[in-house]
Amino acid sequence: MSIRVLVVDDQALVRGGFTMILRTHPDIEVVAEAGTGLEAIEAAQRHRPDVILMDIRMPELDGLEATSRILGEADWPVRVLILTTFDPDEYVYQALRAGASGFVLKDIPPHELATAVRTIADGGALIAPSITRRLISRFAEGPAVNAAVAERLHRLTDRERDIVVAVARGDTNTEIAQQLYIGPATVKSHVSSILTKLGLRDRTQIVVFAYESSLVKPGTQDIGT
Amino acid sequence: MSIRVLVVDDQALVRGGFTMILRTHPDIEVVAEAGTGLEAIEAAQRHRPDVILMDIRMPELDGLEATSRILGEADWPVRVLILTTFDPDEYVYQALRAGASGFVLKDIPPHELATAVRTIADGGALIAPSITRRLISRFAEGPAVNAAVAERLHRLTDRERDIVVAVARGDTNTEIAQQLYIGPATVKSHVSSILTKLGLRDRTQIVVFAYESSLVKPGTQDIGT
DNA sequence: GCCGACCTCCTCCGCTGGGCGGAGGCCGCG
DNA sequence: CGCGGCCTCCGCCCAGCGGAGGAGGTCGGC
Repeated sequence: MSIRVLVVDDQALVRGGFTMILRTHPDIEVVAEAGTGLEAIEAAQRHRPDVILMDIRMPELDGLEATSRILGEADWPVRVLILTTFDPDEYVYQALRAGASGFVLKDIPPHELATAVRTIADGGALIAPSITRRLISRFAEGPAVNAAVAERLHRLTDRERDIVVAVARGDTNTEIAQQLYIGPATVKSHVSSILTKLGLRDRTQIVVFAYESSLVKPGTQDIGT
Repeated sequence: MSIRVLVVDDQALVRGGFTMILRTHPDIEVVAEAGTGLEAIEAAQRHRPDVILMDIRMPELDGLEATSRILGEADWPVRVLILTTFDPDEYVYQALRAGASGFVLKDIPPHELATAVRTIADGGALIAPSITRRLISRFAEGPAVNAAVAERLHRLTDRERDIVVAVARGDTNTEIAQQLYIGPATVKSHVSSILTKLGLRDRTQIVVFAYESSLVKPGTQDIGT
């Protein structure tokens, strides 16, 4: 089944260009175009596309607002790929916060546009390399992981780190044992050596340590059903 | 011309699986496999692949070190896609700093693996959605608080939230009691009602909940001496 | 005044968790 | 080949945790 795409851009020429490019790929079908944010919302509801190519700068309603509204109301799986001319953007963060799955510049080669659409449709997240680099550097300079904490982290063996991650999910020893296909007694002995190596007292402190050392980060866990 | 791929993983079964998957795509050619970091370096030099699928955890030399050595010495255009089981993102930064073009989890559907390889070969950067989400939540200073989680949070009373914070420091009931100038029995009853209200099982899950709901944020705790 | 929400504290009891002290197997290193 | 590190398990012991089921206190609202 082909990938159904909605192209949104206020400049008809650009819009048409993207559509032309995508039409050369038989697995991609442009089902509609829109020239404003409001039109985009309406077209999305009507055509229920798999992927939306969304410009940011538009009259009436910009791409960011349109994105969050569409994603907020959609009752079908739709993904948004933001296309923008420049990249000097606080826009990036807003766009990703709005729920966009990708963010690429309009100067990408035509064939990569198709690749990008496929990646997004496949459930991937795609960010232009230049932007990715910036995200990474911004992220890296982040709260400078407590060096002393990180140091103690690599005194653990690989297996022990597995256990730490599992403990930091709130699992019991027997649950961890089943997940790792080992006996409960083994889990207990791993936990014990973790506690002594890290100078901790019990498993709740292991959880704290896992988060504080960035071994585990918020936003990755399901807690309580 | 087909995309030439080197598959690196210390588990022969996993390695073979990836190779099998990729072989079903005519535009992708697996030119070699390696089971350790050292083998990977040698195989890369010999076969000069376009893309390297690299596991992190390996004997002899891990995927991160192998990646940076290969990229440091390569005199041809090669890109590295990191494949890992868990996503303890210590690794993410190191990997991206080492020059990897992508970072995905091994649980991606088979067809996405091929898409990922094509994306990387095309010069794109690819990061697993789960990790991208985390990157994003770092910039959106309100770490995309899971609405359902936050909702359950304010079903707690003020005092109960105090207890949650204290539990999330890794303190025992008696320690919490002393800090709050109440009896240990009182702490226990608070903890009990917290558990039932939040649908959790034990205090380690409370710690997880505290971090996931942003009631407690990393970088604010002293852990271990 | 009564009711409900909240905080405080209590007992009894089963279970998990963690310390201690082992043991065997594998593997890499000197 | 022996040594040490790692992973895998075992049994014993008991402190802390958590469930069940209370009780008394204050305070605000109906």
